[in-house]
Amino acid sequence: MPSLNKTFAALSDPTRFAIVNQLLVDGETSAGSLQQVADMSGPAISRHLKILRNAGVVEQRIDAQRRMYRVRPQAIMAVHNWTISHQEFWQSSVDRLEQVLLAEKERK
Amino acid sequence: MPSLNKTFAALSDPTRFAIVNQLLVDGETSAGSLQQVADMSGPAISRHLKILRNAGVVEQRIDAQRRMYRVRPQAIMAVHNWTISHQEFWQSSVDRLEQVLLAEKERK
DNA sequence: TCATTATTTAACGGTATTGTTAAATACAGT
DNA sequence: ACTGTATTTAACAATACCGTTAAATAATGA
Repeated sequence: MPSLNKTFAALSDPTRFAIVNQLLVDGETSAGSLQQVADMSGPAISRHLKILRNAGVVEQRIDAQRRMYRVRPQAIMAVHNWTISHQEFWQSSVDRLEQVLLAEKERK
Repeated sequence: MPSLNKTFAALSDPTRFAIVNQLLVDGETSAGSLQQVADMSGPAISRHLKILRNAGVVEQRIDAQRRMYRVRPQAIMAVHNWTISHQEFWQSSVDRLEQVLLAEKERK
């Protein structure tokens, strides 16, 4: 079970973030098809996938010659849980901000 | 408004993640006090805080000589919203996994 | 086994990141 | 203005990261 900051590190690169979002939307996708999300060589994508794998963000399944990748739900849930564990902090603040904005809107 | 991968980049470093968690738990804290979360020189902490500031994760308030730091709620909410926007994906999968684990538990 | 397709690993160069110490800046009190 | 406290900026070295091309590995089918 990788630590959260490792997950964040995996998601910090724009290419990897795009790959993960692609996988989240389209579901399981081959390494080759993922090349299309970034204008980048195969080896570059392959190494990004390795980093995502090592961080526990994605997992691999072999289908003939192809490597099929998919997001590990627990990885996203771990991020979610972190935000939830501090929800009281940010929720109340954002609510207050929204009320201020709403009040300003009404004054006009 | 910084992009999400920039926020992830800011949170990817263990020291910065520790700083943010500290701020989330203890609330506003001075730069000096934050030195205690990591065995590291003042300048190192200061630059980490700058990175967090540039990523929009924290903000600064001046109190005499001290710089007081606090987390920007919107930053955490942005992360939260991203997980929510894909909740259908990971929620269902995790639910299924939990059901399997529960079923196995009952079989014993 | 040989050829084909799909992907990964290796080696390399350029750039970015991170920590250190020394110097600079900011502010308060005398 | 001068001193002390708090923090940041500058300069430097070590390491990590990212993309490229070339070579290696994996799996399928003739």
